Amino acid sequence: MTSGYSMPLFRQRRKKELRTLIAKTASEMFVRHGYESFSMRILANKLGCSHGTLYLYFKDKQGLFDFLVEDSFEQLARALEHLRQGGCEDSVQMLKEAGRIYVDFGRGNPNAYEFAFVIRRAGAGRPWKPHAAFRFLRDTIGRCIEEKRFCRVNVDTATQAIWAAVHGVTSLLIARPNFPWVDPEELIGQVIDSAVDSLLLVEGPTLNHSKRVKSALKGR
Amino acid sequence: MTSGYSMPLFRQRRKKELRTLIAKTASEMFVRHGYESFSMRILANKLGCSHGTLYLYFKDKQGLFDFLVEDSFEQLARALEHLRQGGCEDSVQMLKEAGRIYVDFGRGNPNAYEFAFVIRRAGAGRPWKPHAAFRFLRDTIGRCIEEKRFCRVNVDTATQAIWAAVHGVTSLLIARPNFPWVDPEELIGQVIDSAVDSLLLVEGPTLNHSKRVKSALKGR
Amino acid sequence: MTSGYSMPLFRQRRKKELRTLIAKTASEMFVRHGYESFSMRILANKLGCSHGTLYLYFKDKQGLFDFLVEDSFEQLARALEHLRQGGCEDSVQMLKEAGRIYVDFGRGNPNAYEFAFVIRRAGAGRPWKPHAAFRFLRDTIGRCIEEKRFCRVNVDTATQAIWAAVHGVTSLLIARPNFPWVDPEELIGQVIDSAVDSLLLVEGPTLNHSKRVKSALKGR
Amino acid sequence: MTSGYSMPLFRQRRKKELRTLIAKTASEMFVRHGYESFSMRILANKLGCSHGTLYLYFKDKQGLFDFLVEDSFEQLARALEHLRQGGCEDSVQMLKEAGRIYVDFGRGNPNAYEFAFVIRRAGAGRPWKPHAAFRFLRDTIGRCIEEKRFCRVNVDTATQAIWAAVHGVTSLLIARPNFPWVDPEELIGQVIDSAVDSLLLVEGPTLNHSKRVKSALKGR
DNA sequence: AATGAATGAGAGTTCATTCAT
DNA sequence: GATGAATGAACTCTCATTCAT
Repeated sequence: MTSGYSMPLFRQRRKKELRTLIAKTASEMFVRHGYESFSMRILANKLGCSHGTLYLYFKDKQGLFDFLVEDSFEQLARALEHLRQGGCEDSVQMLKEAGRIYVDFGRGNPNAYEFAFVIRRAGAGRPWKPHAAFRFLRDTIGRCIEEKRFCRVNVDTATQAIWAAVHGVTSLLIARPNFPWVDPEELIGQVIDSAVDSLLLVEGPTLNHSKRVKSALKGR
Repeated sequence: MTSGYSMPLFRQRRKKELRTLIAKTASEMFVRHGYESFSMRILANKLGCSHGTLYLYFKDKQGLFDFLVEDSFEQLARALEHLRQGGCEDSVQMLKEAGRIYVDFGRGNPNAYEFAFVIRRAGAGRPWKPHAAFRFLRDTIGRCIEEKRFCRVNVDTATQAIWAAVHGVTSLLIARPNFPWVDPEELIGQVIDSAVDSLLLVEGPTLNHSKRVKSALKGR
Repeated sequence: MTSGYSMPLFRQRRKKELRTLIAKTASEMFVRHGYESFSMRILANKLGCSHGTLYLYFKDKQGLFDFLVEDSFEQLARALEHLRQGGCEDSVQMLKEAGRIYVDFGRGNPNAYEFAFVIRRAGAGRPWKPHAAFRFLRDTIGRCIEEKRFCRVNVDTATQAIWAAVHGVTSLLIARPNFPWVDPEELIGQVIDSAVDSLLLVEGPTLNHSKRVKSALKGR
Repeated sequence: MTSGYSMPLFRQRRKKELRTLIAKTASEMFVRHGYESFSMRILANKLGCSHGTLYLYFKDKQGLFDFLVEDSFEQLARALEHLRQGGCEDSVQMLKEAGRIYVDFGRGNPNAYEFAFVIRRAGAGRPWKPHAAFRFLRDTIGRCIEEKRFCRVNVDTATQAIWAAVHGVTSLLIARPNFPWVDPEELIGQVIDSAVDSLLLVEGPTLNHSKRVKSALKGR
């Protein structure tokens, strides 16, 4: 081995790196096989370390899983934070772009996405903790209502409905890449426009489909 | 059997009944715990019979599961067929009701639903099953377009967009049952209405949310 | 079914036939899979009857097996009885011909042969009951000794040694038909001649190899 | 392992010892009960460890068995090699001793022996393993012929005939341990002597039965 | 920090056998 | 005579986790 002696600092870095490596590998396996079929032994095997070692980095299987879910949400939140700071002034347009970012995030990080929204845990699961990404969406919709852009609709209903629609197209594109989809961009635009425009007050649909934006996430 | 005799009728009924009972109980457990965590032994325990007995009725765990999936899809197909023959004259309304039935199906058969639409499988997986449901959806949308109820939109784009939205609410309700959802019925209505109404020609949204219908599935 | 009603007598015949059918099929399966891997269920399945039915014809698995062993010995004994009544006068020659018949029996009835001499039962097995075939061999060798054709050798040692050699060629030809054997007839002749001739008194080998006889068994 | 470290030496020894202990105990059980009736649980019980533990040392039951077979054949090869290098100058005597070693091997490793020579396998089975032993036999017989010790006989016929005889006594002793055998050593001597001596040129049988040799296999 | 031996629970499955019908 | 439903023991194997080293 090239490492030789290691100073405490270096060790810490190694530790963090190893933790990250474990998480990344575990993530792929969880997504591929589901929670139950995921095996600590096999993970350790794939990593080339003892399965005992994993317990130095994560409390147990459940703890590892929980971390991954949490981490996924944070990734998404960071992506949306970019948007918020991008200073888009039209709140409806911002909402649509948030939808785009959401979909892009999912397609670009299918594992994280599935962790956050798709994978079902056997037990009842832990109670829902509203996450940054979700709060962002809700806030934006709230603004649309306040600004009288949307018809009077319950903000939670609207939020969840838009989320559901956007989630639908995201997850299907991830899960069934071989389906004979129409052009995905067009499809995504259609789903977002439908979900958002149907809430608009009076003036009817904003005819222009939401423009494609070069998402900041892509580089991930 | 070489005898040519068939089992006494009452025997057949007994056997069928037991099979049904097993299937029903198993279905609940599959839904609650997921495929992997489902246990033949526990099922037998719950049924009050030996676990060996289960293998008299179903080849194995996978066979039991397969039967349930098969059965579920038949129910979905039947429910949609029922709708088609129900003589609902308004094709838009029919579309919305089909969406309802679809969501109900997914929520009532989450495992089957996940198998069909959610799970990313490593291998090729079994062939794309729910042709019937999907074709029904496309046909109905086609009618809406023909009847000039919908704006001129590509039928495939519309189909996939509506499917995506409906799938989104279905899968989220399944995967995140602990999320603090607003009233699911209202949410479902909102999603369907948004997806469908946004395609309507001229007159704007049909303001009345799609009414809850006593779905044929419910009686299951 | 063509059978319609059946008179008692016919029934009895049916019973015997069925018993024979079961035995024959079981024989093949025992030989192919070994005692432990043989399954009453699978046998019943192959026969197209219930596994419960088998217990009407044989006490249990062990009983079925025992019957087959017994039956195999009887078949062999019957074949040798032919020889004894054939009235061959030279006892050494008779011994060699008995060897031939033995090998022919094994090759012509590999299942019965394996039952009798090859298949190992898990437990200690039942104590050996000297069978007709074996007694015949011993008697013939005894005659050879009495007639001073053989050197003074323990009759049991001689019997078992000859038996072992003849069994060796028989079982190998059965078990490894694809081995690049020299001409089997020649090989068999060599083995028998070696085993027998080496016991001969003084005059050296009887140079003529034992002639091939068209065994009565072949037609079985 | 990525560490590049190897287990402490004493660890390796412990592990190897335990593996050996498991193998030895398993071997006895395989011999006594046969492959099918052998039980991992019972083995663990007998060893005083959890049955899960066994899987740390051997992949599974089949793997454990395979190891034993492999190991057995290596022993046979080693024993024959030992004989070859032992500088036994009389090739006929060497042939007889090889026969002894072969029989001892079979009796000491009945499962391996049966797998190699007895079991009729449905599928192709594993490739013909004991080349070494068979080649040794053929070579030695070849030498006997070259040295004019044997009468002019086809080397393959002689090889196969001797092999058949030796196999016969081996397999019978294995398969029918409860038969009222004469002293097995005497029997084995008789079979080998008959098979070999009958090929000798001119001078007649080498009257002395092949002496028992303390076989290298015995120490196992 | 890292190992890997050990555990023991628990899974799915097959089996021979019994027995009411 | 025949069935086939039911049992319960036994099997192999995998798993998450602990802990001495």
